[in-house]
Amino acid sequence: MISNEKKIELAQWLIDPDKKQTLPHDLAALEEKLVASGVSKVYKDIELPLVEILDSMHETGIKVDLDYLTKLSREMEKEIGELVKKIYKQAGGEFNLNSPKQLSEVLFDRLKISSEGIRSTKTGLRSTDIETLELLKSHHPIIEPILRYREIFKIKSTYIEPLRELADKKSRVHTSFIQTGTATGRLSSQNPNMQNIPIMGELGKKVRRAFVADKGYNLASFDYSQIELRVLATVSKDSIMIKAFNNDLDIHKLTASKVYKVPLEKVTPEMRSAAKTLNFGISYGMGPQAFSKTSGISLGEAKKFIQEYFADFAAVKKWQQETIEKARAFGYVENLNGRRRWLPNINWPNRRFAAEAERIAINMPIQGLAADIIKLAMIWVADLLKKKGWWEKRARMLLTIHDELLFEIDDDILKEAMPLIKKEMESAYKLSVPLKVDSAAGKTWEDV
DNA sequence: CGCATACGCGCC
DNA sequence: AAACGGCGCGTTTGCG
Repeated sequence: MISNEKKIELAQWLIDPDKKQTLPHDLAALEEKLVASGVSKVYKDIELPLVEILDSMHETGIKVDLDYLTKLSREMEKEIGELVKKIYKQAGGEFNLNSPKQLSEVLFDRLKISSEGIRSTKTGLRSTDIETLELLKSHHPIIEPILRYREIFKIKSTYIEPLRELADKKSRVHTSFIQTGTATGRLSSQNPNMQNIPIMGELGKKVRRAFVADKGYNLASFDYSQIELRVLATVSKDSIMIKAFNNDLDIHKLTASKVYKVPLEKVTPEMRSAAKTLNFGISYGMGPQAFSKTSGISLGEAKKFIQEYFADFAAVKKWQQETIEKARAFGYVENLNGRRRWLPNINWPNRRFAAEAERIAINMPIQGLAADIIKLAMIWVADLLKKKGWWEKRARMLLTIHDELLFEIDDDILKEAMPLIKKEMESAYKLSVPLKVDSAAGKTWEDV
């Protein structure tokens, strides 16, 4: 059963996912508006069926190893103490390390580290973010322990401690997936946010090791390979990109070969890495400035590569232009399923705001369709598991992380369940290119 | 004192 | 910090 309140919330959100409009608090009136907005299919076929699935996932939760988290917490506490001592000594006194204001005063005033070329924040503080501190590493030995302190404190305060507090008597944490929390159609997650659990680096691994399967169970993860690029290939109808996915080519390598104008065999890891940044950035409307910053290549090269990219994938450029034009004409964009997002700023004379709306316009149909696909996959997989009699028992759906689903599966059915779930996800939606799902199972999230 | 904002940072 | 889209959250700081 879905409450009227819930239905109203969903309907209002589908009609205006940015939640800027004042809409009727009346289901009958809203249902008319759903039809008029072209989102009743999304409402009935995706969002409503998803409600009980998300409820079940919330109820189930994911198990954490509390003894291990306590051990981690102590280890980190100890290293934080040592770092703080070292930092205070070098600074010649105590201060609040968590205060960017105080830290900037210590670095640039007391220790007289040159602030030449250092960015200012919105309120005029000299920035102390990672990127800035990295630049200062060679100027003073205090920087390195500060960077390490930041890293550990972040992990401990944002993940380790909240997880320990949020775990129930069975050591399980129950995130809430918010169905109306984003403007693109994605889900969000809170208390705790399970969609930003660290994965990179030594500490990321340590955190993931804290998420474990019940005794006799396994954690099993299934993630869509390059789902947003496959969606882009489909909506843009770009023949090169479609061919690449149909032949299961390495898309980043192919892009590198194109923009660097070298044969596939001559693509270096660095070239592939820059091309990967470009492939992702294109869907966000990334410009030369951001591309050169994030990939480490010069501004001139960045400009050249973006130009070259759009010359090679001409249909992508064309689709982006057409999408922006439609957005200007209608005041909204929509994805292939009719999911809609209003863009009141798209025709503003202020270029800064109009350009921001343009980037949203070209991103939402991509991100929003990828979101629909994984939601449909959740619905189909839930059906499959129910038919098998496994739902909430021998195969439990735990998490959704944008392009990934995480399950907890009984040892006895693991071998049978893995390919079934994978198949179900790969057939969740018909694109112009195959959907590809990578899967893995293990006893902790790190193993997966 | 609670609340909003700034800053910084984790993920897809 | 953002001419790179989408989130949530811990800590500090300023305001009422």
